[in-house]
Amino acid sequence: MEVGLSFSVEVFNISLYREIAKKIRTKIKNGLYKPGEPLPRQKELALEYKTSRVTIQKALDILFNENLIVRKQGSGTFVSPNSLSALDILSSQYGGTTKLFSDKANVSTLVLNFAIRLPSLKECEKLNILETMPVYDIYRLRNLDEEPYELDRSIMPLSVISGLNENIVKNSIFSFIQNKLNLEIGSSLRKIGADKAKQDDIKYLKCKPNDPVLQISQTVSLKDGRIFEYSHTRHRYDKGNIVVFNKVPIL
Amino acid sequence: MEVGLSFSVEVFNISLYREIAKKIRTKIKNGLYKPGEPLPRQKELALEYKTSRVTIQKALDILFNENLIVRKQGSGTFVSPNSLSALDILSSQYGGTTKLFSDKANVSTLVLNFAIRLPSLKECEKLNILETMPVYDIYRLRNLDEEPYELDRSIMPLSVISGLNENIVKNSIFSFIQNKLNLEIGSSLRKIGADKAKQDDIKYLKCKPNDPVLQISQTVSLKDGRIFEYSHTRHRYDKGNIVVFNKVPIL
DNA sequence: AAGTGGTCTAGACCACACC
DNA sequence: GTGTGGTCTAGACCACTTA
Repeated sequence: MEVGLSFSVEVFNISLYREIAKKIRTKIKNGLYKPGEPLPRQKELALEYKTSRVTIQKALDILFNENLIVRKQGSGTFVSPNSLSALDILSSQYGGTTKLFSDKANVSTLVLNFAIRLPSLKECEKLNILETMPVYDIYRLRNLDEEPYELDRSIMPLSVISGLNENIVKNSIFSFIQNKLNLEIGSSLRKIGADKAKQDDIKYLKCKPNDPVLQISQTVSLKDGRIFEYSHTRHRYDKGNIVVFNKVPIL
Repeated sequence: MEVGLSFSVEVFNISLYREIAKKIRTKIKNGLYKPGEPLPRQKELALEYKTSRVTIQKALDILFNENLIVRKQGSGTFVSPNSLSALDILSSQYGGTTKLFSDKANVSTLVLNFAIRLPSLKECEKLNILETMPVYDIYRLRNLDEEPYELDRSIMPLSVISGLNENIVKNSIFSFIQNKLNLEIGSSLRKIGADKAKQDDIKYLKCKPNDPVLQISQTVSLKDGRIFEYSHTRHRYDKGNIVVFNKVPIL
């Protein structure tokens, strides 16, 4: 049996089920499949895309994890009633502050510190490295349309990320990692809390004394599991929220 | 070809690949498979569990989504270097405040309001219901070991959740939904921000004026996509953080 | 070149919902 | 009963890493 790509020319590197997921996602986005309505049966989809049912199921897995569809055994597959907010989330996903806002607003960065040093014990633990392995210590103020937005201290091990310089740090570290180092980001673990404004928040974020601050402490990993960033980011309380999407795990 | 369950007696309702995922998860938990080390090859696992490679892959999919393993094409499957924190997260997953703390601490609830009324326009939008469909309006103070912990206002449509009473609300609404109504929770969408303490925060959470407050606004859906809760929860800034785990989406 | 994980198929049976 | 999605198989080829 022939396997799909027989006489297509430029379809390397993207698998069929991802491609199908993409096409169905587009149909949901464009309202061809409407919230609450049933999708075609898996059998029909298999015919439509000239593939097997298992491949259709893998495509649906993706959309299910994106909360775009809902599956009812014995009944059918439906566009999620709240596919609209799911699409919102998806479009606002991943890539750090720069990517998140670069369409809508003007991001600028003031580098407050850029150094290489040895890690503290806590940093070793968080980054899963040894005390002898040097790290970047980067402290930055990010502005959005000339207004202070977030104050970010990032610690990154040179064993994972190397070749940083002030110019890169002034722009987007994430895009450097993804586009220049060709590393793939895998996952992040965040702790989100509130705190009182401290000296630096007042100085740089222009908070008033006693203003609340939203703080995110996170570690970020590559696809291969290596942790490349441990950071603390502090936000003005009146400048946006963190949006988080959560699926109940399969145990 | 026979299909697995031929002469087992009590294995209904739990699929093989979930079962295998569970077993491998346990081995990771118990240190039989150590962080950074390779798992047995898919071929070997298929032999070990007397199943096909595809089923092993479905099991590994689960563990991958839990961030417990890392996959390297051409090389092997490895226990994630930070499988420890991944396990931490997993054990602290889902079920509302009551479940989250009932092991460790004493949760008590003061019901400040419990009423049925018609929804506001915003609530209709968030809950995806009509203006004519009544909702519960529940306002509660949760205490942890006699200390005020969170202040929670939940709006729930009667079209989805019914049969609530003050006694249930005083205990765990989540457990009522899951165990009595037999509904399955699917996903949640949260916005997390910081705010200044307001009157009620001062009155009930014992915040001082100008104390920061951590606020979570969320909608929670069932497996079938129906939204059953729109809520605002306010936390004292010195009583814990929100922990969030994020995987980079497959697009 | 050999071995790993990734993708895909065609066909089967199971669990569940709806009529 | 009929039809839906869920699970599972045995076998094949592809893409990638490692040597």
